[in-house]
Amino acid sequence: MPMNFENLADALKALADPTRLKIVSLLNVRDCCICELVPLFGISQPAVSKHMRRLKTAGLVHETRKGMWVFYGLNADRLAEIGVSLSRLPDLRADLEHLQQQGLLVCE
Amino acid sequence: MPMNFENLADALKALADPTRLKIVSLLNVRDCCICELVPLFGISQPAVSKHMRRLKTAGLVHETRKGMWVFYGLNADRLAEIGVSLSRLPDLRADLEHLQQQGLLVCE
DNA sequence: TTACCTTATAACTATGTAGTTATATATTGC
DNA sequence: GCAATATATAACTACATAGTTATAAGGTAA
Repeated sequence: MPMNFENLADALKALADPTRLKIVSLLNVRDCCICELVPLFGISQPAVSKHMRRLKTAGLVHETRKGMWVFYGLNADRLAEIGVSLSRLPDLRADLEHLQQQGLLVCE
Repeated sequence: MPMNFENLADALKALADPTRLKIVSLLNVRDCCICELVPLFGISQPAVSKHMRRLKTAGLVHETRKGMWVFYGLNADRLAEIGVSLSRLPDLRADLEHLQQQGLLVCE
């Protein structure tokens, strides 16, 4: 899946929140359900549930129901993919050369 | 500078926008000034200026005035640092063990 | 069925953000 | 000083988001 700027920005937005970063770090240890996570944060159960949904939409976690509980697990490869995308940003040389041909660059 | 969740979230927020990701990619080719970048985006000069300010606050770019122009350059090490932080999230095993001692974990 | 626990959703509030236009500031060169 | 260009800031609008409380829905077990 090619990560264009829109996709990458959406993925980064999903990570760009201290609560979700901590959730991801916790799931990196082991799968957890909502009711285990709630006491680790000063926020309500629905708030944690909504963070989870955000992470799931971004492909960062997957869920498995076990009886009453829904266990969430980290998609570590997806997280890694996002980090790698940051270090492999596209080469936009062509865009600048095009500007140059139009005389829109300041100094030669 | 230790990257706690707040710091990292702030840095990721600065990157979590398609326009800023493209700006960063362009500055990765070479330093640019605002008036060069504006024609590459469908937005106004003040909008580009504000994106730049956001990136500067996050430590991702630095500026150098040359005559009328202000040239912005990418702080590549800062960008790399953010990517690495994503792949080196803190180990929160202790938090989960603490929960376990309190009997707040569902299974086991 | 009923009671109970867990999770998700709805409706709302407060705040942040990305854009706009208008204007101020900085710099160059006449 | 004055005109022209580049950049930054101010004031505003529209929309996204992170939280809340209340409630619905899913699942277990008496």
